[in-house]
Amino acid sequence: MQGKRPRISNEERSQAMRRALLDAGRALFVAKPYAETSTPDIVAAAGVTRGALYHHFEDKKALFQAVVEAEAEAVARSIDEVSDGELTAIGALIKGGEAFVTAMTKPGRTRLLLLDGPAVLGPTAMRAIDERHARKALREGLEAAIAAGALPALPAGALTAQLSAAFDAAALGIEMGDAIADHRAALHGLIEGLAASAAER
Amino acid sequence: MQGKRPRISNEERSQAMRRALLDAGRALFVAKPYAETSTPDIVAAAGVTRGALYHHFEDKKALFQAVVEAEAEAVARSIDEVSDGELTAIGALIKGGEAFVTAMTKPGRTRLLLLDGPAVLGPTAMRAIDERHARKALREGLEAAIAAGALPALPAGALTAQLSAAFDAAALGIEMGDAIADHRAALHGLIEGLAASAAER
DNA sequence: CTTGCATACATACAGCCTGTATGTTATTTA
DNA sequence: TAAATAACATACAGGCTGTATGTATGCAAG
Repeated sequence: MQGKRPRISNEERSQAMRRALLDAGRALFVAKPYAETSTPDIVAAAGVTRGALYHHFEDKKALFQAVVEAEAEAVARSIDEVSDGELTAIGALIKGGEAFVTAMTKPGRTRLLLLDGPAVLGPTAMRAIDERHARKALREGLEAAIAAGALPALPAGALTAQLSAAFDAAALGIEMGDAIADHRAALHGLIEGLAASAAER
Repeated sequence: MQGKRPRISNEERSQAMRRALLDAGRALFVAKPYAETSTPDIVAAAGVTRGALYHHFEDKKALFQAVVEAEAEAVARSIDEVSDGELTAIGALIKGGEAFVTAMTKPGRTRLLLLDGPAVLGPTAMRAIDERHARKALREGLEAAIAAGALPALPAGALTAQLSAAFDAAALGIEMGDAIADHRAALHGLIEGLAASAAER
């Protein structure tokens, strides 16, 4: 009956702790707004003390940022999974957009990525995170479509920002109870409208 | 040398105090994120004590909401000023959109209406506020354009949400240093694309 | 006009939360 | 195996929010 600890390496221990904190953090950050989520609650959920948290992260915001970054990466992965093997540039955009909206239906993602993320981390930091993930996919899709002549030659950066925001709004609206079909139709309308503009010549 | 107070009515006193709190609140909520703005600082800026604040507002969030509501109303007024006397439905949309983006360049508006507002008040409350102001103008413009056949018959609610978000993204991007011309071009592209879709028949 | 009440605010207090400083135990390194 | 360091726990200081209580001024009735 002696309590033998398994003699684990520091590296493993740290990684496990970090993971536990990230998991607990995500669970609580999606359940309540950032401001109402306390570090005592987070570490209690992880079964440790605040000492562990402040050992692994500079402050509460740094933990939150790590959670957000992981979530953004997961969303981007969902998009990449469907993006390959699409015939037309426009088709790829539509398909990717729908994958994004679907991925955002996972509980908590709108709060993390669209509400608390921008407010807590700031728009610049949040854009930088997004630029490494979902937004990057959108930008590349738009640039490819423009290069192929399927979309008009609009400034890619601004168009990415605006269309990305439109996708975000669709995801948020759906979570708020809007009809999915309506948002899908509106997104199609926006993209096909651009395509029609390009076709007009 | 007697300190004669001017014997002011309660009604006037209250209104003046409320205004002072709103002004001080706006000044500080704009300078720093909501969470970093303390009620002691706000009342100090107004030259009063926290007792006055909690007499006029249920809590810090209620003061913030009042500030946000006033700001949203001011933005909507800027749009309405230019909206009348426009020839085509599409022209009115473009004109209104540009008025919105211009109005949003007033310092602090993006933080109040696009960052802290949604996070602090929640997306539902924020949409309700917006629906009474700028978003209402956009929705009416879209519905008019659809009715006139200038835009395709897409679901107006979803399209309003998405285009509204695109306008927001333009305003935010410009504040972050994006080229104004790029965002204007992209907005034009989106709206004219829809128009081209409708014209296609 | 004055007496009593309600309104408008100020002051005081309790509880919580964040970040840091310090202490302890386990692991790595020499 | 002894010293050094990493990983975490405990303890503390300061600040902030919301409430409870206190005070003075406007107001309405008699």
